[in-house]
Amino acid sequence: MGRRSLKDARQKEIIEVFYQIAKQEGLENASLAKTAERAGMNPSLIIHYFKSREQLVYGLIEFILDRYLEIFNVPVSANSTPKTILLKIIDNVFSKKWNVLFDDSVSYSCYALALRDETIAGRYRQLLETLRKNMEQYIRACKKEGLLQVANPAVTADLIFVLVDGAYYYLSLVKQEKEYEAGLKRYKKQAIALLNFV
Amino acid sequence: MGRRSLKDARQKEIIEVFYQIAKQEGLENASLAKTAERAGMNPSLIIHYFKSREQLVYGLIEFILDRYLEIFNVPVSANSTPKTILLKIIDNVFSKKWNVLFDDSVSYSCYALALRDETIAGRYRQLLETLRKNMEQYIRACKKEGLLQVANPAVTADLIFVLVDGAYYYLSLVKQEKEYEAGLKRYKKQAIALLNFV
DNA sequence: AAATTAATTGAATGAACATTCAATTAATTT
DNA sequence: AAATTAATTGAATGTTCATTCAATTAATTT
Repeated sequence: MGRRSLKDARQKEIIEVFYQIAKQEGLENASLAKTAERAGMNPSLIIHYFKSREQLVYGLIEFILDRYLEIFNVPVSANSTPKTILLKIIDNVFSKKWNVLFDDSVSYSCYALALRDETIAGRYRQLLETLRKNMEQYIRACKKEGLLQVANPAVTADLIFVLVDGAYYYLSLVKQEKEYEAGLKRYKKQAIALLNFV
Repeated sequence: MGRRSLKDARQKEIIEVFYQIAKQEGLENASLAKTAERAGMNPSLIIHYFKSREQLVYGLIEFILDRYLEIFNVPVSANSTPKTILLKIIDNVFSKKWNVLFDDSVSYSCYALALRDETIAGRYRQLLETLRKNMEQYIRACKKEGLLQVANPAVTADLIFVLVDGAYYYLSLVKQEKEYEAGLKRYKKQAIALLNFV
């Protein structure tokens, strides 16, 4: 009994506004005060839903990691094969979806945070491992069907993700659309080469 | 006439203390006050040498980028060939020197800053291009002597650096020494494979 | 309608911060 | 020793911030 809790919806709303501020001014300049003002509420309400700024940042990390996963969500239709799924994942990973879904500066700020906070580091490790395992399985399935020749699916999956992370590190500095797309295309090609399709 | 300027030495000293604080508490928590206290001086002295915190951060970036370059400084002896130099660079790049020279968290915080500050972005671009051009030349020299077979030295150099950046992105989360070294070894091997030595 | 529970506000607190400014101290030159 | 220049200090300012707390408002149930 009593009033219905708005906690989940409110938290989500606050995180999204916090993320907008972080995008515009940098994570280190995203304050509760600014977030509250933009969200049209009192700063103390943010403290009410998250107990501290630190907790809000944890919320932001979850928010970002969830988005991260979206890129790898490939709809599996009736006629999809391990190969088509694998290629689709590569396609997604080396696409401009990243630019739409992520602010590079906030992403690296969060990563920097992970490297000083074991809780956050654990969440990142978990995500990265999930992605690698996922890709590994599709590589393994392809290998079983003789579609590609790789010595070690786990190693190959890892290498591809290293390529992805390195690619975006470099590309985040590239402003020119043409150069950006050319790079993306090259790295993607290299990733597919690593798969060694027959 | 008048007193000799200590500017250069003092600035360097301040930057180094600032870096130490950033390492321990994160760049976003590295304040002039803390830096001054640790350095045994008044905060206003820091403002005297750098006009603002922003300028001090610029100084830190230069400090870090200079260190970055050190890794690529390979002593060229009398009997060094393009191949030995190239392999030595690869050796350095995939070595644990990084761990000694760099704090990962501070590095990514600085990179995040670059993505919101065109001045800093320019410095990073300049560095990354220098490194790539440098490696490209050695690849080109090797190619001329028929030591390796690559279609496009510039593209290969770029790919190797993408591998490097991706490698450290991933490895910065790895705490276990064994796993770290194994990864480093694998990525290095892949980089050498890209060079396609005959 | 009374009771309950959560949402929300608003004021207040104290800490940390970057920066300014005037004053003082210390080298160095003429 | 007088003049000059830079180093250094110390106090002060005003801002922003996260967080606390008590009070009020709004749903929801019995």
